[in-house]
Formats: sequence, structure tokens, C-alpha cells
Amino acid sequence: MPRIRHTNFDCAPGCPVEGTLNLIGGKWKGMILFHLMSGTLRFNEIRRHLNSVTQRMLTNQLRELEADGFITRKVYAQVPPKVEYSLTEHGRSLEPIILALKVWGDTHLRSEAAKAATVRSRAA
Amino acid sequence: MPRIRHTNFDCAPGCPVEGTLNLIGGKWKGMILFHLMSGTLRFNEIRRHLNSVTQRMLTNQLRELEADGFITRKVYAQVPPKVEYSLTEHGRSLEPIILALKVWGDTHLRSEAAKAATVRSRAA
DNA sequence: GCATATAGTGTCATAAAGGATACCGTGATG
DNA sequence: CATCACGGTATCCTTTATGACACTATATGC
Repeated sequence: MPRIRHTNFDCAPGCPVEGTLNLIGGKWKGMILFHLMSGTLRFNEIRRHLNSVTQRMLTNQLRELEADGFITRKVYAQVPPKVEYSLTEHGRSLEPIILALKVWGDTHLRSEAAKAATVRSRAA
Repeated sequence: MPRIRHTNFDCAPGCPVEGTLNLIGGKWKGMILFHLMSGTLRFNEIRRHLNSVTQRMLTNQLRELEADGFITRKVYAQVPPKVEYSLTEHGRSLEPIILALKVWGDTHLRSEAAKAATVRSRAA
């Protein structure tokens, strides 16, 4: 989802939906937030949770989440470097959404085969 | 958000989040679903609710939502054509999510300026 | 000396999302 | 006859998100 650039939110009343989706719609953001809900994580810990992110993507997504005020970065002046990421209050306020997404996914995305079939038919 | 092509969902347990986001992450899908939650709508009704969708985009998004089983298309063999869109049961199951998004947006996206200021002060 | 781990950055490439524009067929309306 | 409304299609194009790959600096271990 390309980042939506509604300068003004004139498409009321749906826009809260849109705007929110916009903030958490990055390819990895949902998962990053989800994993951080369990506690503070270091860069490479997150990276290992997400099986195939590139460093650059992860950095990007983390930066955006940080810019949006959802997470904080704590840098330890060490060598080797150590950076910890954790949710802010603002980030925690997204928990209900992430949870709702997870619950829905758990309920409706079960049977990968069925889902895959759907996805593939769309791709075709 | 380019459509994610996780052939296998090996990044458990976050993937339900990812997969769900993937289904409703289209630029207009959230809003379409939101509006349809209020009841059946015709093509141009939806179009008017979304202030600036092009026909092609709306058609695309509706088709994808239909392919994913969230909405149904009911075509009336009339001239001029009449097509009605409404949520399926599957589509209705997304209501909690859409609502959560809307609630969050209403709470946290109010007065963009204020939010931006907050974010920035925190970032500073 | 060389590899490893850490948390990145920079450059380049590509696929996909989103958009602009024009067109279709029909029936009613002017 | 020209035009509009309806619900689309077909083509082409631009912007973005995502990805691959190489590179950095330093301390530790072999």
C-alpha cells in the first residue's frame, strides 16, 4: 500500500479507517508491532522473528513507526552496537487493532490451502 | 502496499496479522467495507462516498473484495445497468476490525495538527 | 590476519499499486 | 441528432514500496 497522501481528510466519515490503515499498513509493520507487544526487542531479534526482511526494509519500517510515535529506539553506546525497540503508549493503543487482526486471521485464515487457492485465483 | 506474496505463512505467530492486513490493505478497501457496513450500495453510490476514486480503482477494489468473498455483486439486467454491492457474512466478520480502526482513528487522528505536534514533541 | 556479530546506510532495480484518459452499449431525455 | 447516466473495460503511465547487494566501524574470538 503506497502511503496515502490525503492532505485533508475530506472523505469523512470513513477516513479514520483509512488513516489508521495507512499508519499500520506497511508490509511488516503489523508484525513488528505484534512482536513488540510481547516486550522490548533488539534489531536482530525482530529481524529473526520476521523470517525474510532485509535490513533496509526493517530499518525503514522501524523508522516510520518511530516517526509515527508508535515505538521508541534506545541506543546503547556500546560496541558492538545495541539498540532496543519498544512500544510507546501510543503504540500500545494499537493493541486492540492488532489483536482484532490476529483473531480474525486465526479464525478465518485457517486452512492455508483454502486461502492460498483464493489468493492464487486472484493472482491469475 | 504491494500485495504480499507469502506463499507459506512461516512467520508465525504474527502472520494472521499480516494476512488480514493484506486482505483489507488496499487503498480504498477499508472505506468501502466501512460504507457497506451501513447497507447495500450501488456502484456510483460508493463512488460518491469516496470522494476521488477513479472508476477503474473502484472496480478493481470491488473485484478483489468480491474475490476474497467479502462482498457480493448483484447485477440487475436493466438498462441502464444497476449493480448492488453488499457485505457477505464473511465480510461482516470484519466489522470488529473496521470498527477498531475507526475508533482508533477517531481517537488518535483527531486534529492532525495536534497529533503531529504531540509526535514531534515526543520525538524531540 | 580473518571471520563474526552488531545496527545500520547507500545505491540501484523491479514489481506492484494507483491514476488518467478514452471508449462501449443502451435507453431515456432534450 | 446529441447528450447523459450507468457500470464498467482497455491502455498507458507514474509513483511507491519493496528488495538485492555492497559497504561501514569496532570489538571479540580463532
